[in-house]
Amino acid sequence: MAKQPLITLSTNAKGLSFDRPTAIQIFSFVRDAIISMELLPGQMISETSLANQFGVSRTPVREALIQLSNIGFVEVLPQRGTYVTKFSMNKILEARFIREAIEVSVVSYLAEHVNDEIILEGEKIIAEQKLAADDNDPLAFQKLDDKFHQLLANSTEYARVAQVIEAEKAHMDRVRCLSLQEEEQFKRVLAQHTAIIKAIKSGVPDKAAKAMSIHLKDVYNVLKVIPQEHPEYFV
Amino acid sequence: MAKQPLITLSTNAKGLSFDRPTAIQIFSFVRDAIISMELLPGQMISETSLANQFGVSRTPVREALIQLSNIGFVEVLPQRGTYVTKFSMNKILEARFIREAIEVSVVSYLAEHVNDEIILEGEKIIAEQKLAADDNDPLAFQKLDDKFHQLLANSTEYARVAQVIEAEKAHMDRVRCLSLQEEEQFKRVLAQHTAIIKAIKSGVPDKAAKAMSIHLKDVYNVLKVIPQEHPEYFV
DNA sequence: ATCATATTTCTTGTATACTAGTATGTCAAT
DNA sequence: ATTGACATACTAGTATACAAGAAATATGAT
Repeated sequence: MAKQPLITLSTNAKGLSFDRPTAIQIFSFVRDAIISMELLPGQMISETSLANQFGVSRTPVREALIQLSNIGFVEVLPQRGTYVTKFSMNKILEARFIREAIEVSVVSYLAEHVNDEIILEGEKIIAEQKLAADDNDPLAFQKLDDKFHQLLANSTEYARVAQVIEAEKAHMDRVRCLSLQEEEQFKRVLAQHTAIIKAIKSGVPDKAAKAMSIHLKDVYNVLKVIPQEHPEYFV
Repeated sequence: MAKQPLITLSTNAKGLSFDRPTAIQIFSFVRDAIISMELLPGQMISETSLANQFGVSRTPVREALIQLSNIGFVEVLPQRGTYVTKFSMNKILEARFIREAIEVSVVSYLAEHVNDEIILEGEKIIAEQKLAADDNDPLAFQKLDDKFHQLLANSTEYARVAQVIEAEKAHMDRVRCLSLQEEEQFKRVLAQHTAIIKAIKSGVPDKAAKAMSIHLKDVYNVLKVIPQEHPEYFV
């Protein structure tokens, strides 16, 4: 390994706009490539090669890779190379723990400060998810799932809450790509989302907390079988 | 302003060791300078000036400042300058919310998985804090407070949990420097820490959660008066 | 004196060159 | 066949040079 062209992104060098910092654009680009498994866990990323592909110097590429290492998407080994991190069950569990802690607090907060707008919006998303499930459209379903959790995360006045949740969720999203979504799973998620909104509406924090906790524990049940199916992507 | 020497750190350029990356050392150095209020909120930080003081090039300094902007300690304004972020009550509230969410989950977890070692260590720290309070030694008391929360944060097998808590706590630590510690406050913190350990020992998660929640809400009570005393450091 | 407009001097962003450490392939000695 | 030395081709870390933009300052007209 580490011989053939290390990176072959499907987008060519011209994907950069001129009005935003190059480093940030490259960060987003590579992050998306990692989440979508275009760059595989364990794969090497060469600063020089990336720089050539984007038609820029190593400097912004390097800054982007440092950022990616901050969020645990790549690992920089000095004088050796930069590699896409493999999945680790421990990291997934960490992310799940933190997500549960914060999201549980958020829905508890929401139950105490009932907000009709958010409840209506949540119910709307659930309705759309029902349609996506009927159409058996996993991608649409996932996007709506993200939207649902983002709605809750953004419902506090604390922007950072949504940021931290998203950062942790990203690690689960990477793995989620490998999990094929079954119809039965759609139904469970739908029921759980419905229960969460209902609990918030009831105004009882503990009920909302419990509903969210159950939901996130169940999400993990889906993920935990993946290492056996794809051991090559795990440490 | 922004005329006289922008930065005058008390340590001279030779404080860098050769075996670790320069960028990381500078990051730690500047972070500590910000937490200790050696660099004041709103103050400008010049990449060039810092580089000269450390006797290095702009590159590692720049990377350090980018990292500091990630954790919200500085703000990089393109083509204008890099500034130490001012305090904002909203950011403190964000940090408190996230801390409470995670630390509550941690002690709940601990109550369910009772660990004698951690309880003993916690009680030991509390005993030392009692001595520090008797000696009226705020610095020692604070360090032990950090140690207490770190003990709990590190008690899960998830390293990231401690990392996230520390990252959020840092914003409260910055402000904490401005709060003069009174004897009466020592006593409250001691009682609260004792209650947390006792609740964990009892094995009832909800009790532990409540104890931690009370503690962190009270910490905020101490911080919330500071903007009035030091409006110049707030946005 | 006041206002509009160059100009100069800051700043960060990016490109390039160089340093030093690491893996690897070659080849000789065992 | 195995081992070890050494040359080579990588890597990331750092230094330096330049570009682009913003702000302060100087300049000149009114």
